[in-house]
Amino acid sequence: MAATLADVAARAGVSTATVSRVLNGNYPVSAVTRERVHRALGELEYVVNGPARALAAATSEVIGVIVNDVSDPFFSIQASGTQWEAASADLLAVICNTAGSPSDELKYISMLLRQRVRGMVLTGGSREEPEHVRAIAKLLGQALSAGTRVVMCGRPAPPGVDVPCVTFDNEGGARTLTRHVLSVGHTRIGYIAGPPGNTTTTARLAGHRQAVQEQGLDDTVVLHGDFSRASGFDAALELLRTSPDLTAIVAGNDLMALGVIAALRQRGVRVPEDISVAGFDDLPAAVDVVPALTTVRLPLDQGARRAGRIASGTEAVTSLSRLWMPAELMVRESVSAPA
Amino acid sequence: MAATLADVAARAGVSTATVSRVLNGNYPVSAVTRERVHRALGELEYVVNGPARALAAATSEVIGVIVNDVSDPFFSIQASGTQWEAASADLLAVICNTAGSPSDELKYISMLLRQRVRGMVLTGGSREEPEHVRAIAKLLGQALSAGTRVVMCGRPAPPGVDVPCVTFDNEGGARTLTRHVLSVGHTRIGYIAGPPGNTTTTARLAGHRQAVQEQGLDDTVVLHGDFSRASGFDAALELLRTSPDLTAIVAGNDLMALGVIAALRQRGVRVPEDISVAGFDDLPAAVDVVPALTTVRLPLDQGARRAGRIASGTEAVTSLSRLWMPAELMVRESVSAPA
DNA sequence: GTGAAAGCGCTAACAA
DNA sequence: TTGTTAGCGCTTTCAC
Repeated sequence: MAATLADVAARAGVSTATVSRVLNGNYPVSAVTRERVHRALGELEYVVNGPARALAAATSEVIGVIVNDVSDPFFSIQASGTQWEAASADLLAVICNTAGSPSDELKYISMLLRQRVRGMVLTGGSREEPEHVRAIAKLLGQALSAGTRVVMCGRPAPPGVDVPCVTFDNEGGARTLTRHVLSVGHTRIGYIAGPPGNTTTTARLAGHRQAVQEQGLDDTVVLHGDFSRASGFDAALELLRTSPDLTAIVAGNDLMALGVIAALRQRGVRVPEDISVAGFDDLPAAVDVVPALTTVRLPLDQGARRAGRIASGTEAVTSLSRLWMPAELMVRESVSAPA
Repeated sequence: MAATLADVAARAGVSTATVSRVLNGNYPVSAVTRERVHRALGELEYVVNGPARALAAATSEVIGVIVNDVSDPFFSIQASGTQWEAASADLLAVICNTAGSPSDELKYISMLLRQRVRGMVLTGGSREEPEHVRAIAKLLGQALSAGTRVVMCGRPAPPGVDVPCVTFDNEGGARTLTRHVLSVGHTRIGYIAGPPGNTTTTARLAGHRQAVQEQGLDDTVVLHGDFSRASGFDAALELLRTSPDLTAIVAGNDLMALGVIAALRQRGVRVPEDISVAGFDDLPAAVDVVPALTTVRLPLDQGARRAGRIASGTEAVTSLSRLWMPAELMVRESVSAPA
């Protein structure tokens, strides 16, 4: 069995209270006593019992991070940023993959709740179904009243839940991107959106439509994917079949754009000569595709770090501050003037 | 304050033991009592206190996963696989980024230890420095004697530490890959290895050298990167400068290979016409580069899931079983016969 | 500056 | 089938 505080106390000839004090350094302890305790600690190879401490202190040294899937770079970049910030606050980060399933999301929030995590950050777009939003709101309310710091990163807070939100400018970024596509001369554009009923999908699609309407164009052809490369591939083939006159395809994220490029290549359609392609997120892969992807950069790492710091309690939030993360257009080679 | 077991018991008019029993379903409880308890549970919105349970039961519902950096796809794929398996055992997974720092690695193992995690999986190559290996061995020994399930995924167990190891065939894969490069006619090959003193680097480099020596060739030019895209980029420029007669560059992983391709493109060197390039891992991005990357596929997800199951206690290991994960050569377009 | 002792909320004997 | 009752290992008043 591992040594306990009592063992250490006995060995050092002091009380457990004293050992606890030197461990936490939150009360004065004489130098000699401290020294003796330290020696005992070392000799016994003492390791704090986290659960016991958490029980007594009513809070653990863990924060939770909810993502769709850490194997998706969009999320892994965020998870990584948050984890780093947690680490520098000496906190552990548990990562939860929901695969976009509302029930998994609820399940994970409950699990984090029961672990009495110090904080939690919910990343990525959320489902818009009212019942789900209500369920989330309720759980987050419980978390909040238990003193858990809740932070949203890339998604809105449910109505009535007052928590800090790191907000990426999805709408503005999409608007800017589509304006760019329009500005080089495209008029027949296909848009591959993310899954319906997702806040990120909605925001990006809205931005895209605003830009289209500004030009007085008819609405674009819109198809829905699920933000995966494969769904972008399929949607591109579909667009090719149903709307052969398109000169540009804008995807709701980079992964789908990669799928689009692959599909076009397979069909012998040249990018950008025959069809221009644009993405969103500016994932690392965007510069390795050929042609390099014109896309919108989101400061994912920076935003996630910010969220991580807030959840860890390292950074304070003035309740009103909206943590706004601007989007930046990245013009590369995949979009050019139509032939 | 959140409701406790005692609150629920009082409301249901039973003892805390009974409530605990219906919660854990490990002892018979009459249907009516159970029903009453469930109602109380619901009315009070009871949430188990994880730390308290962990303290009493002497084990938590968490496993730990140690990686270099979850934002690196090599690790995020593994972290994701492990997390999924943990989830299906109703366990939470904490992910720790060490950035390859030995001291961080030790720090995280201690933190996991103190959380009394159910299991932990250490992924990726490990540092070979004897002191570090010894330090790890000691910590893992403590973990083991505390009943924590330890699993290695893609790295060897320290000597004297008897734990299951999911082993990827780095050496064999590298040998096969280089044989392929040689077989199409290359004789002047540059190799960009991973960071020195890393088990993965060593295994892959060894495989590469074996293939080269089989052919009775002089040793290849070897440079070290750090497995990042940027280091591959730099190393490629260096090779171009110092060994302008190379006809092929083999990188220790795909990320560096992407960097190599980018560097060559920037220098106007055609791939594979002027120089062939090969990678290792078969990350998703390998098929989106142009030319598509010839590389070696490692069943990362599968291996990580296996490790996750073992760490979660879902899968038993016959102590002798070596969990061997074969490597598969993926021939694509980035390697062709030299001009 | 240090100790005694009362919990924190749960599990698991042991009884009944 | 259910209740009683010790702890699990730590933090934290409250005394001294």
